[in-house]
Amino acid sequence: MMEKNNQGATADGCATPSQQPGADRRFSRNSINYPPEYLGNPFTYITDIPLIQTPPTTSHLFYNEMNTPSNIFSRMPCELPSPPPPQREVKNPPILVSGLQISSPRNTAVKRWDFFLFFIFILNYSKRKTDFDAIFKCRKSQAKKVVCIPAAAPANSRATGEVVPSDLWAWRKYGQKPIKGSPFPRVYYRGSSSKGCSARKQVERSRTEPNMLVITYTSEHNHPWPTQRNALAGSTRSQPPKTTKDSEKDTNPKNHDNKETSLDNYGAVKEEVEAEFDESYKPATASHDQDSFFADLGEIGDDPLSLFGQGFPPRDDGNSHTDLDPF
DNA sequence: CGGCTTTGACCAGCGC
DNA sequence: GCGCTGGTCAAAGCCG
Repeated sequence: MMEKNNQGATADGCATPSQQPGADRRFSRNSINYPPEYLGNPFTYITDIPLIQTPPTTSHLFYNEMNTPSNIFSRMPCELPSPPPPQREVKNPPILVSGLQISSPRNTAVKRWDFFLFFIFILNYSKRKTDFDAIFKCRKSQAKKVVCIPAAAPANSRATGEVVPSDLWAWRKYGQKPIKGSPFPRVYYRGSSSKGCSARKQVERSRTEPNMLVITYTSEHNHPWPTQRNALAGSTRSQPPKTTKDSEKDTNPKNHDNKETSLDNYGAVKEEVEAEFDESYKPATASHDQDSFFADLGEIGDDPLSLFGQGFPPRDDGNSHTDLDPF
């Protein structure tokens, strides 16, 4: 289902980032001055997206009581059963970050995304509930941020179709472990932009929904955003397999990794942030905008997936990049 | 040469 | 205490 959005030109004729010359340069942040509060948090900067700062009128459905911008899941309790209680006491419950954000040149597109993603969430919630269980079983008590994103498989990715939306940090894989009860291994990444960076992330497929990836961020980066990815060597390894040996690996669950480097071809998807899912979780009041919600769904059109590749607007800060810098 | 992936080994937390 | 499991280490090898 999610594969469709990554297969080249979109409904409006825009090319996907992977088709753009120098698309990888969207990671370049040379021209942006980042305030210190952005250090270490791959999500912090997301709120700086102009379209998010000015929410579409009907997208207030997805703003929670804390005015967390564009949090599409923060009001899920309106329509969904209460989350499962932790099976064990969690001293510092993880911060659940879920969903994704697609930058769009138009506010209407943002609205469409909100509604579309909300719709997808409704469809998938029952299965993802089991992932929430897993999240609450965090072994260590340190704060974590958990991101659930679709593992889309663009046509130009490697044969396995393994691809992950990227945050902007450079990561180095340092381990992989098969996880009991899951057919998919968990891959461990460590921040590699700076020596001594304590940032880590774990990437694993949802055991209930193989199309979903669960990314757990631990600790924070202790250095500024990388001016360029120093993961060049790794990024060149996301080429299609050349040998039969490689093709054999496609059937190996172990091969469901190497995502981070292959995602450079996947530009339109970016995680969205910060739905706290702990004891401070409060059932929201009854949804008062369901009518407008479903009315706006009509804007998605017959093929909502066509929205996946609408590209990014030029920056309006005088540092416009034509090569699809989503930020 | 630097940075990456791979992968077996090691270590620590947790349940029984 | 023991075994299981998850997280990390580190050596080897690959790549540009």
